[in-house]
Amino acid sequence: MADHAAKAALFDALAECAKALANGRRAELIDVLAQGERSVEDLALEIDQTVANTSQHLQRLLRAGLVRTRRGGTRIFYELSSPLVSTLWRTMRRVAEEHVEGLEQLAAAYVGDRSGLDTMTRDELRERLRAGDVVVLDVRPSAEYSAGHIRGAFSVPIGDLRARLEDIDSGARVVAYCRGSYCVYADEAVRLLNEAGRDAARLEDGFPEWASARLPVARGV
Amino acid sequence: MADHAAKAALFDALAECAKALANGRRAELIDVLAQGERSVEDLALEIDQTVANTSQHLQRLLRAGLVRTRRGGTRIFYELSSPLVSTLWRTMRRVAEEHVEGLEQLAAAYVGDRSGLDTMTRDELRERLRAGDVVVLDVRPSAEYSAGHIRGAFSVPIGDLRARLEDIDSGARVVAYCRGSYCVYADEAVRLLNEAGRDAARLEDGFPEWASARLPVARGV
DNA sequence: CAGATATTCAAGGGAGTTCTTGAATAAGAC
DNA sequence: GTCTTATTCAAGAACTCCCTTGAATATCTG
Repeated sequence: MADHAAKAALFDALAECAKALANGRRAELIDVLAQGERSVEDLALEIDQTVANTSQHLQRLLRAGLVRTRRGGTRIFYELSSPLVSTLWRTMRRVAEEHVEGLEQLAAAYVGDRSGLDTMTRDELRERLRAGDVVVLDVRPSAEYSAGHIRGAFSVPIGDLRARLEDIDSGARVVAYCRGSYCVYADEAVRLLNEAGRDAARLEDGFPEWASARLPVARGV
Repeated sequence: MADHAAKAALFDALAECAKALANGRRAELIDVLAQGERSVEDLALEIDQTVANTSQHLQRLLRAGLVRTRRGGTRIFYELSSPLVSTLWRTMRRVAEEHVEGLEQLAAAYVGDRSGLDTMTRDELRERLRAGDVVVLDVRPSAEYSAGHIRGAFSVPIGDLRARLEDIDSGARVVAYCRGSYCVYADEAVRLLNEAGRDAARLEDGFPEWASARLPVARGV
């Protein structure tokens, strides 16, 4: 290989993509953006960082081409530049789950004990939705529901669930979902519902996986 | 979110995986290892770096769990710890191709002008292999052929091709393949064959894509 | 057991990353 | 046109990453 310089430059560029994801805070940003577009301040709240720092991370993602922006009124909204980025993030998570030492412990420390929670697979939920014998709750923030949700699901942000328990048909089997397996909203929802004596389960993964599997989705309020 | 610390730690761990790939030299290593196991010294030659530096990069990949080692005689062989890692690498390449600014130019600078080269898709090659009306040449180093190759292909490392032109049936349509679209061995092979008046094409991608699509492969000399 | 050799370790300089702070910018609102 | 406010910019301290160099380690070979 005479000119390794050209090869090195090419692979450096390929690695740019990995560099963009090579930070815990940016990984959190991608995870939230996989649910739909969000403003800078909003994202800063999500990842518990200053707005300035969040803005800098977002610009790094922008330079790598993983996200794009649009102005909407007084804010700037960031979103993933294509569904392929969401796929990359899910693939990376799978690899980390399978290969990164100590990940399981960290996940357990964050999500807590799930052993008492009933779960449901995507396929089972699809069947039950078709049969119509299930109430599906989207317990993510309402902005994420508007950006896209499982068709037939109702938006009940986790913070509102307790107050709205009465609105949910007490005889129905309830399935709650959120951002994915590293999100605890659906867990909280199932616990709350169980305490209230309801038959409840969480969807194993989240909305991005549902959408990526090309299952029925809807948009808007 | 009361304790963001646990979430931060979890996402830092997920990002470890990206950090491992977030370097051009390590990307080159993964690209070579996607063809099969190799020794440290061998890999150092491939990526044009010192053995010490290569060893350090490999250990970083090892710590992230993306590769594993085995001792074989006097050397230590590194290999990808699962096919999932190869999938991650291919996904990252696709994202970079689609989203990283200036990548096309860098690719063109490395692989040169491919406009004069005939190409063949995986599907077409599979059909022709089944029909038996094609000669398939694996022009990678012979170690990579041994680690795994397209079933029915002959090993003709690119350096040996000129000397072995006479061995190739002059009436047959020839298809050459190598590591993938960022590898130039098959290009060189097709040019050489064309100069010799042969009907030749390169497989669009490489062996890892063939294997990942679960098409027929074989192992050994 | 001694020698040979593949690999790893350790230390260091230069470059890049991450987060903080405070100021600058620029678009919408009044 | 001025005020408001969401976002970005700029500079700097602490830290990590990357490559080099030379030495240490550990396994095979004879």
